[in-house]
Order: sequence, then structure tokens, then C-alpha cells
Amino acid sequence: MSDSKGLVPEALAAVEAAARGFDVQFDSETSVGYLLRDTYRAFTKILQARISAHGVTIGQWYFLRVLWDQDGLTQRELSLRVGMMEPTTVTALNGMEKRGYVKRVRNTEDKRKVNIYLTEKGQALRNVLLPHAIDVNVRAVAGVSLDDVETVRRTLHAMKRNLDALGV
Amino acid sequence: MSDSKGLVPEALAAVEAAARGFDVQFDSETSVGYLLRDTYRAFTKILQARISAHGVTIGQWYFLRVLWDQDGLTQRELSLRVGMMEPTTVTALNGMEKRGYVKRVRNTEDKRKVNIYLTEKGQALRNVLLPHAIDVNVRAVAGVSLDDVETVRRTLHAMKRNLDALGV
DNA sequence: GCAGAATAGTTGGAATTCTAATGGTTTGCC
DNA sequence: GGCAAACCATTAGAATTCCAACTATTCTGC
Repeated sequence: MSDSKGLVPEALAAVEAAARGFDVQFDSETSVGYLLRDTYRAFTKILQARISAHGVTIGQWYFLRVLWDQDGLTQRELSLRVGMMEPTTVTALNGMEKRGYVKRVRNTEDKRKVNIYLTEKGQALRNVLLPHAIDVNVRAVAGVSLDDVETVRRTLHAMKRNLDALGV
Repeated sequence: MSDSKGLVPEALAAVEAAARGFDVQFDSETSVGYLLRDTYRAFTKILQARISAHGVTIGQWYFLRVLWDQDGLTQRELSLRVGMMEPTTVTALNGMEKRGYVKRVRNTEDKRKVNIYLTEKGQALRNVLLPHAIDVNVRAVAGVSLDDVETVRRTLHAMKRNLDALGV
């Protein structure tokens, strides 16, 4: 346990407490990280089923979503906006280009850059797919108060900021 | 838009409203689904960095976590507990067996079954890795009130139930 | 104005996960 | 008792994602 310095004090204490039978709320059912994973996976699974019925993979979905908002971004800008690494963007765009949802246009002013534009087919998907995404979002929070949804939104945001700050 | 029946009424209305410039809270920054993905990915990235420093992949982590709680499960039971498909379990266990964290023991009463037991090496990882998981969990919610964390826990649980109910 | 650094995109190879199909083993039913 | 169905694990092959290394283009400093 050579690198346990630097951990928050709770970390070691909790493991020792758990060893003595205390419920430290870090078992796989109650840890926030586990719940996050579980819920995210359930969410993705449903969304994927909906959109793949229209020939769009979940990997392509995230890029379409950004492009509907802002067309003509470069691949790097797209990667940043979607939060994927650039090779991932290349792979997704290859599929999308092959299916005729986007076209790549080499930038004439800076020939390193490639701008991505939606085709009409790609544009048209918006009115088909976005309602499904909204539907899944709405159904996911059925029975949950608006206050609680707002708390979740705010807290997830805060968690993301905390985590990003760790990953320097 | 042939399959738009069956969607919640908000779904189509929101897309139309958005087309007229209203903020419908379903853009990629504020939708709960997007936040969930973003936060989950940040979480995993940090956790992965911590545990891979000890020779354990993130794929193996989930199985170790269950095995520390209950040793000797069959592969199917493990799959159910972890929430992965069985081929995924096979792959993860192959790696864990090769690294000497677990051993497979064919069940003598029912020779279809294989029970998975932690080795001493696998047991020992618990006190090394669990503190890191707890540390990441604690740091992730730094500055968030206990009430809000509890609301997130409760709401994510509710969302998962809602989503699972959709996927029948 | 040119060498080296920075930038944009791509390719190659690996890890994780899934679906579909396959091979043993056990159970159930006639 | 024997054969079909169910069950458990595995293999094969594909999709998504990453990191590392590469090519092509542009910018910077002298």
C-alpha cells in the first residue's frame, strides 16, 4: 500500500471500518460512481435501441447532435465539443460519410483543416432522432420532481468539474 | 417521422419549439443524459488511471469488487451481479486468471458450472484498490452537501428503474 | 526565406463490450 | 431409459474507444 498517502483520510478509514462490519456506503450498490455507471449504461442501451432503428450508431449520434447545433466545424472542434479523441472522430465520421449524413470539405484557407457539413439526409435525421432522445430523457425522470432533477443536474456538473480538476 | 407515435407529447413539441428558438433544456449541455455520460466518463477516466497503476484494468475492477464481497460465484452469477454479458465476463476472467488474481474451479456437482475464487494476490488487491475508489468518490462530491448527494443517489436509482422498465 | 515547432488529420494496434453461434452438461417428460 | 429442452461457458466477429506514431501543412524566430 505504498501510494496510499495522498488519499483522503476517509479512504483508508472506510476500508478498515468496512472490514469490521460497518456500512460505509461504498459498496457496489450505493457508491455514487457505481450508480452513475449503472444509470448511464441503462440510458445508453435504450437510446441506442431507438436510434439504431434509424441506421445511426450511438457513436455517430453524439456528433450529429453537435452538428445540428453548429454545422461546418473542423474535426478537431468536433472532437472537443463531443469530448472524444480525434481518432474516434475520424472513425465516426468515416461511417457517417459512407452513409451520406455528412461530407468532408478540405478548408481552402488552411489545408490542414477539414470542415464537416451535414448533407440534407443528415439534417433530416434531426426531426426523427431528437424526439426520441427527448422522449428517453423525459421517461427516465418520470415521477421525479423538477427540484430533484435540477439538483441532479447541478450536482453532476459539480462532480464533473471536481473530477476534471483531478485529472491534470 | 413514421414512428413518432408512442413518444411522450413533449418530445415532438420540444423539437418544434426549439426550431422556433426556445430553450427547451434538451441541448447537449443540459440534457440529463448528456450530463450523465459526461460525468460517468470523467469518473471512469480518473478511476482507471488510479487502478491501472496497480496492473488492474477497469474491466477487471468491477469483477474484483463483487468477488471481494462474495467469493466463489459462478460466471453467470458474476455476470448478473456486475451487469455484463457473459462473453465479457469470460474475457475479463481470462485476464484476471492469467495475472493470478482468481482461479477457475469446475463445479463437481454440476460440471456445467465454473466457480471463481480469489487468490491471495486477488484478495490483497482489495486493501490497495478500494481506498482509491473511495478517494475518487469522496473527491468527486467535494463541496456538495450530503442532502444533494442523497438526492442524486435516490434519483439515479429511480432513473435506472424507469429505464429498465422501458427496455422490456 | 528557411529550419524547427506547432497544428490538423490519419493510421495502427489494443482494450472493452456486445450479439450470434457452438459445445458440453443437466433436467424434464413420455 | 432416452431424447428434447434448458442451462452454462466459450468462441468468433464486430463496434466503440483509446494511445502512440505518422504525414501534411502552417507558423515562428532568426
